[in-house]
Amino acid sequence: MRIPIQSVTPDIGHADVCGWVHEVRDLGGLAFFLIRDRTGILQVTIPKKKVPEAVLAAIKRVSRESVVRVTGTVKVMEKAPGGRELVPDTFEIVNLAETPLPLDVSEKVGVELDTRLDARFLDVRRPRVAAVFHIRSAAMHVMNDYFHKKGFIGITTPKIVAAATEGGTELFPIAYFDKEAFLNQSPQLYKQMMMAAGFEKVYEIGPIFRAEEHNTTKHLNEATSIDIEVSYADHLEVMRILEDLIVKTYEYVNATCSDHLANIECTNFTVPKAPFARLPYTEAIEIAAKKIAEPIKFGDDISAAAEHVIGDEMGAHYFIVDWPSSIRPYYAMPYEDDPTICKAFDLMHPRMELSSGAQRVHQHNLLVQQIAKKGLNPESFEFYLKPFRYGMPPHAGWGLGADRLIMTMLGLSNVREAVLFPRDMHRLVP
RNA sequence: GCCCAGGUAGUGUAGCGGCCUAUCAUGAUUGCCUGUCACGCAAUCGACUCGGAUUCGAAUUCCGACCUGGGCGCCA
Repeated sequence: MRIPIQSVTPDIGHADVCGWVHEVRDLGGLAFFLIRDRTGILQVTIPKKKVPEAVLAAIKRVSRESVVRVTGTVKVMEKAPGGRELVPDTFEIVNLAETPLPLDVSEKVGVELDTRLDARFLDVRRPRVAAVFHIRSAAMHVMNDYFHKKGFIGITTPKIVAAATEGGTELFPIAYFDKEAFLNQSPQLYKQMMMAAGFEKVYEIGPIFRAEEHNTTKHLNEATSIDIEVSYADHLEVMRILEDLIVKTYEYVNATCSDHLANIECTNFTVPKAPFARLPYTEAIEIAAKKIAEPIKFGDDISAAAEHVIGDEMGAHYFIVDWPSSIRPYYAMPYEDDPTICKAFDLMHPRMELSSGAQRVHQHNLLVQQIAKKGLNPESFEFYLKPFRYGMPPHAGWGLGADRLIMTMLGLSNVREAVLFPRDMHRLVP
């Protein structure tokens, strides 16, 4: 029976392991093979005079990163990693790897991100890279779990949609039989429809697509979005849910992924403290004005430079609240007493935006007005507007970028590091 | 889309008009080596993105293409 390398302890006597040949050190009469699986690395020690002929034949033929199956006696050995080593009875080459390798899995020489992504399957064999995705999996798990515990209903909504009804971002057009269609930029309209459907609390974790020609370390053309929508909630309530979710996710990763965190040498992993600061937009632009040459006027978007100086000043997760209505989407609810600002918010990490959300407009007439005010045509929104005519509860929600959450959590310098097979302007393969 | 920086063995790099028959590391191949842990030692192999121009001479300068990294913009 094959066992994981982690389970090979000095006391088990005999072991049967499968894995990759990580490194070879052949000293002549004695050879050391490091065998790696996803749980760890085991030293296989081969005293050449004492092992079967078949073992010698196999180790002569095997190459690095070949898949092998090794059985033998486990010996206590202080000098070996993990305090134990395996002396083989059998050494089977399950699948020989070609040489040379497209990149060095044992990390003796550096490798550029582009080369890594071209051979991502090999890149992810590196323990420190695999660790990112173990942590991502743990984070996704705890968020799903959180939503279920809080009574959210998980939904999936179409990624193929008919029209660019939301405006704003560019969409990817696709051929859909004899019709024009697009890849969806966000589940926004669909999760709102589920408020009209009476689900009250919904969440979706899924892909979103944006056809923007951006070329940065924090943008992708395909991203994973974590979205919620809650009936009878206002923006303040969904902000509390969001900060609670972030804190609980960090706590879970901290509690369950210490080995993986150590592996990626994540030195500044700290669980954020709730409540996060609520910084009104007008104060945010005042902070920016003190530090950057070109001040932001009310109604301007917050530039990347401003985002950085405000992030430095805040030093931790924070919300920017009370945005000008003019720069938020039509479905953001304006304040009753001052409709120039609205009940919209962004959740910021000091490095970048992670999430944006709002209390939504639930009144049909107001929504039609807001759509028209944005220069859009309400007639093309009929499928979206219809639910608002038959008893739409008030509601609020947000969308959170999963890739950026992992990137900022682990201090990764490029969002592509947090995604197995990133899609950007230049990369469609693998 | 705009701007900047780049493209040299499988990988990561040095060289920036003649010293290049191109550096170093890693790797691959072969040999030696019984406690390595980036094992050591020796030999061998392996590269200037493509096209054009300037020049006696181009990896090096210029032009174009392609590709890459980064910043900005865009990102309801």
